[in-house]
Amino acid sequence: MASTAQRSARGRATEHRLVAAARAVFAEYGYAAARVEDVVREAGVSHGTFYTYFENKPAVLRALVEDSAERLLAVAAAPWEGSDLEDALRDVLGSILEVFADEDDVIRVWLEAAASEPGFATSLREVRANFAARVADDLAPAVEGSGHDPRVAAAALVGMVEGYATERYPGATVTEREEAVATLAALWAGALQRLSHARA
Amino acid sequence: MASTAQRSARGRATEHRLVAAARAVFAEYGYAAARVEDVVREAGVSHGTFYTYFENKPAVLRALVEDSAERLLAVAAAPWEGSDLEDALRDVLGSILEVFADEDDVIRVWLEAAASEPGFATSLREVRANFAARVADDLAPAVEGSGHDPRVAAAALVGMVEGYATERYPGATVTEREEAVATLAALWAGALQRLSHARA
Amino acid sequence: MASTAQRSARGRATEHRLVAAARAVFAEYGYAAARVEDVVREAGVSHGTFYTYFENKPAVLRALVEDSAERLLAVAAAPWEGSDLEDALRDVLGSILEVFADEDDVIRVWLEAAASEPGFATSLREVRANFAARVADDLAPAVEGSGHDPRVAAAALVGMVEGYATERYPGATVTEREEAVATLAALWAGALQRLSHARA
Amino acid sequence: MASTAQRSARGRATEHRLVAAARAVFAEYGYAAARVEDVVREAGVSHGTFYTYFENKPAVLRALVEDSAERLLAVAAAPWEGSDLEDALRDVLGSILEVFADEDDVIRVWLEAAASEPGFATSLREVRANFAARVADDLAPAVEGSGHDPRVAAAALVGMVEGYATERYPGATVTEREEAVATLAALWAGALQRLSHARA
DNA sequence: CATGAATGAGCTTTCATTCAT
DNA sequence: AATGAATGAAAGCTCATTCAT
Repeated sequence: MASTAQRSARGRATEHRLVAAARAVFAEYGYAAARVEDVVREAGVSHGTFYTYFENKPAVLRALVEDSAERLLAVAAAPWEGSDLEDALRDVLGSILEVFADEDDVIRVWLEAAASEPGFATSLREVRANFAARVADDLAPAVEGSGHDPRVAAAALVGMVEGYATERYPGATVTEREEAVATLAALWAGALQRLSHARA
Repeated sequence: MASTAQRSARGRATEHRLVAAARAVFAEYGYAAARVEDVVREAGVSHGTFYTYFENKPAVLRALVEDSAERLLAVAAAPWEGSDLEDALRDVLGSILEVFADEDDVIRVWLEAAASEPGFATSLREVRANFAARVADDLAPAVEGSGHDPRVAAAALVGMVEGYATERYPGATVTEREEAVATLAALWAGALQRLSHARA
Repeated sequence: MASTAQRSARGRATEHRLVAAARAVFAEYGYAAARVEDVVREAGVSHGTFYTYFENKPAVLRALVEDSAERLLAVAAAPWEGSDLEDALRDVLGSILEVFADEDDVIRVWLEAAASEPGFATSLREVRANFAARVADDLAPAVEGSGHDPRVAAAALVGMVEGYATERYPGATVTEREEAVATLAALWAGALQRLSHARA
Repeated sequence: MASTAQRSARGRATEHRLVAAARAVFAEYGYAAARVEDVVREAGVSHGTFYTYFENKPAVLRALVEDSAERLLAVAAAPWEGSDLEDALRDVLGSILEVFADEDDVIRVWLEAAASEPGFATSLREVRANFAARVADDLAPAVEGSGHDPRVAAAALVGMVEGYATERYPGATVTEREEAVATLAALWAGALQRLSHARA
C-alpha cells in the first residue's frame, strides 16, 4: 500500500500526475480546504486510484514536502564560496531564493499543515534548525566576544531571508528578483559587520 | 445573533471564557484540527451556547485575530524615538517582541487559517503591509540613490524580526529575550548602514 | 462518544430505539450485510445520531450481545432443582429454551460476527465454556470410572440443546415447543444413565 | 467465464491454488473480513486471474461448500451397519467426525456466510435437513407411541454431534478424539433407549 | 441565557470488479 | 493465461450547526 512498491512506467506516470495535481490543488485551496476529490479530478483519475498510490491526504503532502525539504537541505549544506563575504552571500542567497521560488507553493501548505499535524511541524523545525545551525556556526567566530548570541543572530538572518522569500519574492518582477539578491546580501553583510565590531 | 448584541455581565463572562478557550484549543491543536466541541468543553459550556456568541468557528478566530491585529498595528504606528537609530530600534523592537510574545499563539493560527480562508489571508497581508510600508518609508531617505529598493529591504527587515519572534523567541530564556533586543537592533542598524553607504 | 455517558430520558429513549432497530435489521439482513443506514432508517433517526450513541457498527452489536450473554450466563448459573434428575432437567431446559427463543435473533448474528471479529468469538467462547463447565461438573460424579470424559459428554449435551434450540425451536409450533422440553430432558437423562452404567 | 470451462493442466493448477488459498484465508479472517486481495496474494496470482476462474467472491466459497456438502451428504446417506445399535453408531459417528475434522474450516465460514447470503443459508438448511430426516426416519419405529416427536429428537441428536464436532473436536487431542466416538455413541444409544421405553 | 439531542452535508476510505496490455 | 492499474459504487464516520426545551 502506498508509494513504496515497484511500479510500471504507467504507474509511475499516474503517481506523478497525482503529485502534480495535489501540488496545484493545495496551492489553490490550501491544505485544509483541499479535498481528495479535488486532487483526483485535477489529475483526471478516479477516486480509488488515489488510494493505490497514497495512503491518505497527508501522504501526498508528505511526498511533496520531502522533495522540497531535500532541496532546502542541499542549499543549507552547500559551501559558501566567493571572493569576499558579500560575494559569497550573493551566491548562496541566489540559490536559496531560487529554491524558494520553485517550492513556494509547497512551503506554504507545509507551514499550514504544520499547525495541525505534528509530523509536518517536526520536519519544518528540522529544516529551519538546519539552516539556523549552519548560519550560527558560520557566524560564531565573527561574533565571538561581542556579547551577542550567534544563535539569535542566525535565527534573525534566516528569518530575514525566509520573510523576504515567502512574502515579497513570489510576487516580484524579474528585475526586482535580480536586484533583491544584492540587497539581501548587503543587509546581511552590514548586519554581520556591526555585530563583529560590537564590544560587550 | 452573534457577538454584537448587548450583554449582561454574565453574558460577557461567558463570551470571554469562550474566547479564552478557543485561544487555548487553537494553540494546542491548530485551527483546522480544533473542533467546536473542544472549545465548548474547555470553556465548560454547552454546544448551543457557542452559537449564542459566535456565528461560527471562523468568527471566534476573527475575534482573536482582531485583538492581535490591533496591537500589532499600534506598534507599527508608534513613533520611533531614541537618542540615535540603534536606540530607537531597541525601543520599537522591544515593543514588537513583547506583542509577539503575548500574541504568538494567535499569530500561529492566523497564519494557518490564512492558507485556507481568504479573509484571514487578507487581514494578515494588511498587517504585514502596514509594517513593511512603515519601515520602507523610514528607510527611503537613507537608501536613496543606493540602487537598493527600500521595499525589498523593508520586507527583509520585517521578516527578520518576525522570523526571530516566531521561531526562536517563544522558546527562549528570559536572559536571551532581554539580550535579543540589542542583537536585533544591532543587526538592523548595521544592515541599514551598509545600504546607505552603497553606491549604485 | 458512545453509550457510557449520562443521558436524559429522551437520550435513553433514542438509544433504546437504535438498539431495537439494530436487532431487527441484523436479524433481517445479517450482521455483515446490515448497514448503519438501515439501522438509522429503521430507528427513524439521522445518521449522525447513531454515532452519538455508538462508536460504530460493532458497538451496537456488542450492546445486544452483552444483554443476551447476561441472560444466558444467568441460566447457566441457576441451581438445578427437581424431585429427580429428569424433573430438574425439564426445569432448566425450559429456562434455556425460553432464553433462546427470546434471544435467537441476537445469537444468530453473534455467531456470524464471531467468524470475522475476534471480540465476538471470545465472548461466545466464554458463554459456551461456562455452560460446558457447569454441565461437566454436574456430570463428573456420575461418569466417574466409566472411562468417558465428562467434558466430551458435556460439550455434546450442550450442543444437543443449542442445536435443537437454534435450528428447530424458532420455527416450532407452540405444542411442539411445550413437548420438546420433555423430549430433550428424556434424551439427556437417558444419555446420562447409559454413561453412568458404562464400565471402562 | 467462470469455473466451468475446459482448463489446461496449468489452468487447473491455478484454480486449485485459488481454492486452497481461499480456504486458508477464509479460515483465518472469516468470510466477511477476507478480501479477494488476500486470496490472490495467498495464491500468488494477480487480481485479474481470480476472475478468470471465479465469477466473484461468493463463487469461491460456493466451490468449497459444494465439496464439503457432498462429503456430508455421503455420510448422511451411508447405511448404518453394526452388530448392535451402539456399534453401528460408533461406525457412523466416526465417519461424521472425520468429515467434520477435515471440513471444519469450510463449515465455519459456511455458517457465517449463511447469515448474510441466502444461497448459503439454503444449502446449509438442506444438509441439516438431510441429516435430521435420515435420523428421524431411523428413530421413528423406536419412538412410536412414546409421545415424543422423532423430529425433535433427531434435531437434538444431530445438534449433539454437530455441537461436539465443531466446538470441542477441532481442539481435542488424538486420545480424546478416539474416545469421543465411544462417548457420543453411548450418549446417543442411551438417549434413544429412554425414548423408546417412554410411555405417553 | 443555557442546554444538549438531533441533524445531514460532506469527506474519507475500502474493495469487488473490469479491462487494456 | 496472466497481469495489475484503474474504476466507482458504497459505506463509514465526523463535525459544524440548529432548535426544541
